[in-house]
Amino acid sequence: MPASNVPSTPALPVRVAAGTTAADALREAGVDLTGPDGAVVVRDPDGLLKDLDWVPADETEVVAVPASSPEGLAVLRHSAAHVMAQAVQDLFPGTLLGIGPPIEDGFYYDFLPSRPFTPEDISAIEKKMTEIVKAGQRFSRRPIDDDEARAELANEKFKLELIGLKSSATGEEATEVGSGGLTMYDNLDAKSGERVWTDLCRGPHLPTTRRIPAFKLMRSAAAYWRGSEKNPQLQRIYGTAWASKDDLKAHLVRLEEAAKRDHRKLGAELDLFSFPDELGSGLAVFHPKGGILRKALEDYVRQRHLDEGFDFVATPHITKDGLFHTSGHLPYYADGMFPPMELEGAEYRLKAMNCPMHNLIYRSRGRSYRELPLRLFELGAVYRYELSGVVHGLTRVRGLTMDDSHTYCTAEQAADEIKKLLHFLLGLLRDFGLDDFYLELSTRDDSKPDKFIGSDEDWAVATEVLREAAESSGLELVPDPGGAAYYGPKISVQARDAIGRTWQMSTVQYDFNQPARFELEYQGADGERHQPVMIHSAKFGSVERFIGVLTEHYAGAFPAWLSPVQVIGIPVTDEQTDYLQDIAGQARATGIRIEVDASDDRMQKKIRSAQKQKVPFMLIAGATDAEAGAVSFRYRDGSQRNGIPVAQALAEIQDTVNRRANESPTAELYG
RNA sequence: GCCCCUUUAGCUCAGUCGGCAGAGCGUCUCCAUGGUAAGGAGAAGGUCUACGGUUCGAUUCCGUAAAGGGGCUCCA
Repeated sequence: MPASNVPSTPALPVRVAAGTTAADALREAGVDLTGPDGAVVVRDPDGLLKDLDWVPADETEVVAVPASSPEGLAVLRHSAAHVMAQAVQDLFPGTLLGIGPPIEDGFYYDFLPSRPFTPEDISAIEKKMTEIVKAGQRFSRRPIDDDEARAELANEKFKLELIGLKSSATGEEATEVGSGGLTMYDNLDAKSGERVWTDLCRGPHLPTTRRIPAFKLMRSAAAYWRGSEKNPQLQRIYGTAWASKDDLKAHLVRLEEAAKRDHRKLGAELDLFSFPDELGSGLAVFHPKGGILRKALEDYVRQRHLDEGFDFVATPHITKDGLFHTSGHLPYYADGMFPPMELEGAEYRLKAMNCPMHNLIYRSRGRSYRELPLRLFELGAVYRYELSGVVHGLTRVRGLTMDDSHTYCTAEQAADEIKKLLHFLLGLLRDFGLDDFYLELSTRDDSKPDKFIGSDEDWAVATEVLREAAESSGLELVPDPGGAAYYGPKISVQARDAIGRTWQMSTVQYDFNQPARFELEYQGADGERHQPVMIHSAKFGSVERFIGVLTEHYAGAFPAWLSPVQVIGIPVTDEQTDYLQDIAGQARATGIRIEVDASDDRMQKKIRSAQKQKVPFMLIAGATDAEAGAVSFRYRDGSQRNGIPVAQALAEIQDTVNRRANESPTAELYG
């Protein structure tokens, strides 16, 4: 078969004769070994990835892994990490190596340099990497025994530590040191074959550095050695690498697009909210435009909870701290709470969660089984002392409003209640335009019993109830061992936004501990006292965070029902201002949020301004329209319709404004 | 909290090798009345984040703090 007819990287097995390299066999079979889709490694019959210069002991069949495949890219990125490490050690002799794995979209390598890297250093490293790539050094695998490796890496203390870990290597370390024997990867000069650089590594790697067609160093940052803050901090350099220059370019464009959606930027541009220095880190104020958006959102959420059978409660922001001892929060989460205030001999604290107060409402009188399930809901402000380094826009704040509900029910009712809750909150998220979900089931880490309270049996029951409810949703379910709250397991809903990023949204937690600690009871049909279970749930997590996520999801172009300004009237000349004011009055009377731009800008400028503010509807009126009792539409997407009778235009707007995101007939997402 | 970086007009950013600072956008005023993304002219607006130190003199150099950014750790 002529090579030109063979797919560049057939998924077909290729036979490798004993004593010859995989690359030889692929070449003979006509497999591309150079292009962006060309093979970079092979998969052996056991499913393991092998270098192209791998020589099997016996005849075997391998499958080529193209550079553009997920595994191929991981290999490419891992090799890029090696090239970076070589460049760093070349430019900064004495710099020690940490680990350098591939990650999503790229790679990083941790270093212990004599001083932190500057932006100029990063540029210099990038330049050096380009030289190494051009030089076409060969990656060469070399098995080695422990003692030899220790001798060779005598100066690399972190690598020595990895050798000690290899038998129990998991996670990141496993990419560096396999569970089998140790191997070194040598970079050999293309011409002389001389060894120019070496790293302890499991591999596999590209055949040569030339096969890294496109990379870019992104940033440097600090990272603790092996992820523990007790360990020394290393300098990490992040890079991105792709199978072609076009792929790299596309990736950079995606990053730019994501940056344009940044809710912190849009929040200022659209005048939604700000973070005044005077208030302190992580404390937001909502401006009128953000305020009306927030009101629209909250009103809707309240109504939906009402429809779903929730009762509304309200609780204070501050309490004597004994409450959090009763709930069990304090010993576990004191660090996450604002410090206590001394007042009349008692210690008070800002609340960091609403559940203990809801428990007091439950306990305020005797409860009958006939009242259950009792569903309490509150948009409750809570304050959490997030570490200064983690505060981030609206998504990680110190003062937030939880859309918090607590359902008290019998153990028998719990499964049903959780299913209903899941159904309810997924519907709610869909109403806000999020519809790509998966679930995470967070369970107890049995190896850390001190982080969790309650009996093994209760945990097992609770976990099973949640698992069953989650599975019945039909959504993908991802386990999250060890991620549970101290008082019980949880399901969290992860939503993918318009550009594919995932955000943790809702949580549903099953709690048998707090009812016991608060001695919550109900009288059953049997006349006996029983303990209810409680189900914690937040649908958005926090209102602030949800607004941040929605802002990024919609890139600021909110669906009409959430848009701060839904309609803007633009007169072609001043003559039509009164005409539009009159129409605006009619629209306002039906609850439409409409403004008329009466500034002395030209209409083109007004359109541009409205467009930048991402207003869904522009109502434009010139003399022709006014005479005909009509208006002309310009929509956010730039399309237009002229000469629509006023009554019809208002009806159309009204219709769209009343629709939730998932009911919208048109693509409102972008504009 | 830890490491690195940043902080100049409402916003985005120049700039001063230490001698009391500039642009564009926005705002205001005037002119212009223009049919679907920037009409023209003029004006106002800054104790250069704060507090210390060095210096004849600090927005600039040093220190500390605050706020912001990128990560790590954390995330009830």
